[in-house]
Amino acid sequence: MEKTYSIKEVADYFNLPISTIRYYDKKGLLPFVSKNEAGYRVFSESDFGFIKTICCLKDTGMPISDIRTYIELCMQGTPSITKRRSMLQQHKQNVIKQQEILTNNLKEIDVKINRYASKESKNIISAQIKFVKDEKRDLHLKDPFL
Amino acid sequence: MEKTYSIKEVADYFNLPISTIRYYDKKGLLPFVSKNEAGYRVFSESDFGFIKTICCLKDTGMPISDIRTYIELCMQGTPSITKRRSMLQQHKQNVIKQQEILTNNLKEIDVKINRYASKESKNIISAQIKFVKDEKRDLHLKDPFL
DNA sequence: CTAAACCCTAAACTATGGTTTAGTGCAACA
DNA sequence: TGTTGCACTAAACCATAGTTTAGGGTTTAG
Repeated sequence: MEKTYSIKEVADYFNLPISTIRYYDKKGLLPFVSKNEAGYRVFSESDFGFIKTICCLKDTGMPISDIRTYIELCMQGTPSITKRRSMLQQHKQNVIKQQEILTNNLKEIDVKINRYASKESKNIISAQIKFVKDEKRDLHLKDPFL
Repeated sequence: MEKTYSIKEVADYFNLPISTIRYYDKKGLLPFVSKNEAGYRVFSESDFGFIKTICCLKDTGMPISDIRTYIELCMQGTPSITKRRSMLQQHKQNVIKQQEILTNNLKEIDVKINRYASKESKNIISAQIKFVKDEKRDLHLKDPFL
């Protein structure tokens, strides 16, 4: 006989708080989970696969409501394959967009780190401060430094 | 004489709602912005540089409170260079971590898209559903499909 | 001079994604 | 059989990041 799992075992496996799993269930993300006579959630091996997918979508920024929609499509079986594919294709584009944003901004951050780490950092920063101070003075605006 | 800018001009430039700029100001992210006699915010060219930095940090997931800390360090001038550098180095690690998470999960998503897009998709999905159904039945758990 | 377009603040409100609490029931071990 | 640990729900609560509203001043174009 295959094993079943308690909410705590699932929580530990996925490194999620139990409360989060209950929250996901309440939000309709876990329609595949059964309950026993006592009302306890009973997880099977295959539930882990669904939850892994949920984590994957969550960790790439898909909103709970969309994850729910996706899982609902999964429970509808083969007729929803096309819809599922297009949802994931759309989501993939979002993830790629996020990657681009991170990559571009990381360049900016590196520029600053290098500036701060350079031997000339003090001079560079002083010059920038002077520039700002001069500009603000010319415009009769208050000096923001200090 | 250099130009000054209204909150609307800044909002349009950065593609941010005016309300967000006011919110950032209230949260202490814009200590470098002056106000005129009427109480209107007056932005100078150099303010755009600070705001660009704020957007860069925000877009890479730095919390508002940390951005505030970073900006405050900037206003302290050269003595805070080391602290600023270590803040950004720490943040850089966070961004790299985010990138890894996105990259790994994107692979998962691609696997699913390819599965859904394959000629065999219907058979693959049917087999998965059968597997789940069988497992649930063996465990006397309810069938989650339909 | 006035209307339209802007600007301001304070405070209330919203959305998202949870976490915590209170009250209660079930299970397992000694 | 009692205590300890885990489970449950409902509802309250929280943090974050804004947005909206109400009430009121300012600026500018005609």
